[in-house]
Amino acid sequence: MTTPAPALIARQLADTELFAGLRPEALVEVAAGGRVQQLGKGAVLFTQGGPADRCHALLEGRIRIAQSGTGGGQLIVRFVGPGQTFGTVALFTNRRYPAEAVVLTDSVVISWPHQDILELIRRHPQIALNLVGIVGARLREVQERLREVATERVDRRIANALLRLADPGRAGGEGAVIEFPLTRRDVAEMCGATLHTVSRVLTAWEKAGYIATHRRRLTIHRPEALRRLAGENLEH
Amino acid sequence: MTTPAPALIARQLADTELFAGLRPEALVEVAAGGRVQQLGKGAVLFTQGGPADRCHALLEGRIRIAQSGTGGGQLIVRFVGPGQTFGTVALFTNRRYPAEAVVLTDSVVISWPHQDILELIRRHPQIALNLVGIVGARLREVQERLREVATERVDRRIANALLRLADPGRAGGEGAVIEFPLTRRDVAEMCGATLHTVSRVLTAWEKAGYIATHRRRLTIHRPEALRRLAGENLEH
DNA sequence: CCTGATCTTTGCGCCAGCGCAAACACCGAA
DNA sequence: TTCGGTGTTTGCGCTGGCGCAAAGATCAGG
Repeated sequence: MTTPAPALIARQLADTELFAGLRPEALVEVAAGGRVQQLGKGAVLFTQGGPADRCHALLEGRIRIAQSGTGGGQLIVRFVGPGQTFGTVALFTNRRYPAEAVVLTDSVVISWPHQDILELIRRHPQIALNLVGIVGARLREVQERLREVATERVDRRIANALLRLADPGRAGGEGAVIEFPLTRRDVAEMCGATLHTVSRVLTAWEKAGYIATHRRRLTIHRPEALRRLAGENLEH
Repeated sequence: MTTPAPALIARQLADTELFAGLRPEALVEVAAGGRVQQLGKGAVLFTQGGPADRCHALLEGRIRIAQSGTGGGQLIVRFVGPGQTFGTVALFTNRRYPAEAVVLTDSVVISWPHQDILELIRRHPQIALNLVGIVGARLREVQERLREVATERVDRRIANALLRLADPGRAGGEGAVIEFPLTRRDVAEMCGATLHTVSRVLTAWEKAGYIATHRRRLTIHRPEALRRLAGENLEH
């Protein structure tokens, strides 16, 4: 694997959530310290419980972050897309990854050692502010999901899961495509259901014309129908 | 209400998670900008969906943070104890509180306006690092709870909820007391169950001698029994 | 000490969603 | 194209935990 030109990497880093707002020369400095890896489908970046020694950002591809419990039950924490940071919170808590990261579609990952990222933060405090925003937004979303799983019915949870996947930035236009492979099991593990129940619900929605699946890609044709099913919150 | 001496406040702030590690003169500066409030039981500090304009820290007392959904279902996000920060993440995301804060036992709260806290962070970057650690730890815990609610049985969830309440710092000694009033409904809303189910389970545990309740205070007599029921994870 | 309000316990019926199982569809590799 | 593996659908029975209801216990306030 040839190492790409730092200048090119720096330009990509400008679009990452973690390094947004940094000046170009700072980005070059950040890029210089990063290790770029190309990873094929199925590759494991880190495992649950393993020592957290690096901070990662995804340049291309898609990665699944999942946590498994004692009973074998799995929960998909989130899907990481290009520009997003992952495996970083662990560096600031107990230095152990609380979940595993598996490559879903061929990916390009850049990462920095723990010490380097601390040094970068010291030199560019904006990174720490970005990090607070990133982690804060994630905390907010996970709390919302927790409330849902604790208080709402399965179909609502599934509807919300699909809406979140299709619309990470709360855009909400007409019909959206989830542009990466997604199994029924995946959806089930996102919202605390069995793949059987998910299958039944999705089949019903497919018959109703709300959604469609083709080659493992899911398209939402009637987002407003899903939002209604999800009990769309008016207050925002 | 007489405003307490800044020096006294500064000393208390040294023990808060948000300002840990700051030098004494920085603490005095922080204390000077803070507004101290004494609040009685039942007082509402902020409501869900309201504009987030201040960052709060609890000096004394206990506060309940709860989120309610469209269907009326409530989820207790956490109980805030002395030294803890709350209502802060909202300042770094969409400036709206995602949950409400209600005083459980008479409390003393100190808070700063949004602009001031940003300025304090700029002058003392350590605060941002503390914040990343705080929010990171919370994210980790909420993710763990989400997995539990999604994959584990009720009794396990209840056991885990009690263990977390008794042992915020993962101490794990012999028998612990949860030193603030806690209703069955509270426990239910912490782990996605009904108060009926919680009552049944807790009564059974009380008969088995694992726990005891007296005047709304709960004592854990056999933490190891609860840990066994919770399916205690060996890997740490 | 009394009173109303809140919290708790317990019984009983029910149902949303799970668990198992079997048939089928689809996909990638050779 | 065939073949094996993985994902999907669907039926059927069951049960964990909810929902309702009613009685009892406990608490705060006067």
